[in-house]
Amino acid sequence: MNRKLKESFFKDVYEVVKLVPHGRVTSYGAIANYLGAKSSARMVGWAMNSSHNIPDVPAHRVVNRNGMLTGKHHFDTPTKMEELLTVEGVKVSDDKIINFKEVFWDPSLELI
DNA sequence: ACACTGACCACTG
DNA sequence: CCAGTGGCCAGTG
Repeated sequence: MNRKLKESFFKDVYEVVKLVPHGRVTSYGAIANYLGAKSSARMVGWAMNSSHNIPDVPAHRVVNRNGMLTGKHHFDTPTKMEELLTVEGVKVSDDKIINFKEVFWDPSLELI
């Protein structure tokens, strides 16, 4: 993959994540689906893994399709993701979101 | 160049 | 319903 294409893909992922409303969450697959065939859920996860330096990217609002906080270990502290979600009104228990379907935000449906 | 891994997902039996 | 499997694409040893 060319560096420019890679940067473009990263940028797209970050843009979508930034658009996730406060108190709502989305999934890797939803982002991949929204960005199109050139992306895949794994690539979205990989992009998020490289989002350490990127400011204003609420990575805690991105979970897997079951609402599980699979990425929590990649935060500063393992509890950070859970705390951030809880503060925003998202119910988290045992590393998964309770009211997932209520707070789920699909970019391909919510964006034009 | 090869094999394995990964913040994933959908299909199959 | 659960486990296994394949696809996805890039990074790493």
